[in-house]
Amino acid sequence: MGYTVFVKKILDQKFFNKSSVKIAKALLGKFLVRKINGKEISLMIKEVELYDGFNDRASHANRGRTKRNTPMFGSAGRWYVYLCYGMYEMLNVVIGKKNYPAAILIRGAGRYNGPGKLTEALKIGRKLNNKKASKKTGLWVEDRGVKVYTKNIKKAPRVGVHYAGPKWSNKKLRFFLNPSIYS
DNA sequence: ACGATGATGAAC
DNA sequence: TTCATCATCGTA
Repeated sequence: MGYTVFVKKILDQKFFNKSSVKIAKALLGKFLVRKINGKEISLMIKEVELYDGFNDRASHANRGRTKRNTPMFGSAGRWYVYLCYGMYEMLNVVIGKKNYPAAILIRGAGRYNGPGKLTEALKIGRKLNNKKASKKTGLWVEDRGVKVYTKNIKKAPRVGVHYAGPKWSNKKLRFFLNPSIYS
């Protein structure tokens, strides 16, 4: 009798190269892995938000390319890290084709339930901005074979984007795992 | 409900 | 150079 062992798979550009709700949902159940001082911390991703394209009025890229949002225009699978409210580092992974600005904000992973708390715990800052998601940079995403069923994915409007107007702030582009499945 | 806190982008 | 704005969080 045998058993199968799921080989951990590091997600790269191939995985992130599409810009769609599909990718945002697919990130749920994947693992964010951070290497600090030789130790690896891995947390299951539980909540994300999608910021997609030029027309998304809630996206930093809505007013075109700027110094800050440049990573969003880069190729997929890189990090976009910026400072919010003067004190919180926000972690996003860039998706989609080069020159098409799109990113997914990672809002919750493991026991951390807010984007600011997550980056603080994992010591993620702007030094990682525009770096590739890979072992080399010390921050990457792994597929460990966790199967997430569609019925366990909830959606809701994105947080704090009222300024984008009703059309965009009401869009349900925040996705999270039903908390009851990992109690 | 609100203040802490500083980078950002746009207006002037 | 100034100003309003903000993808938050902890305390109330």
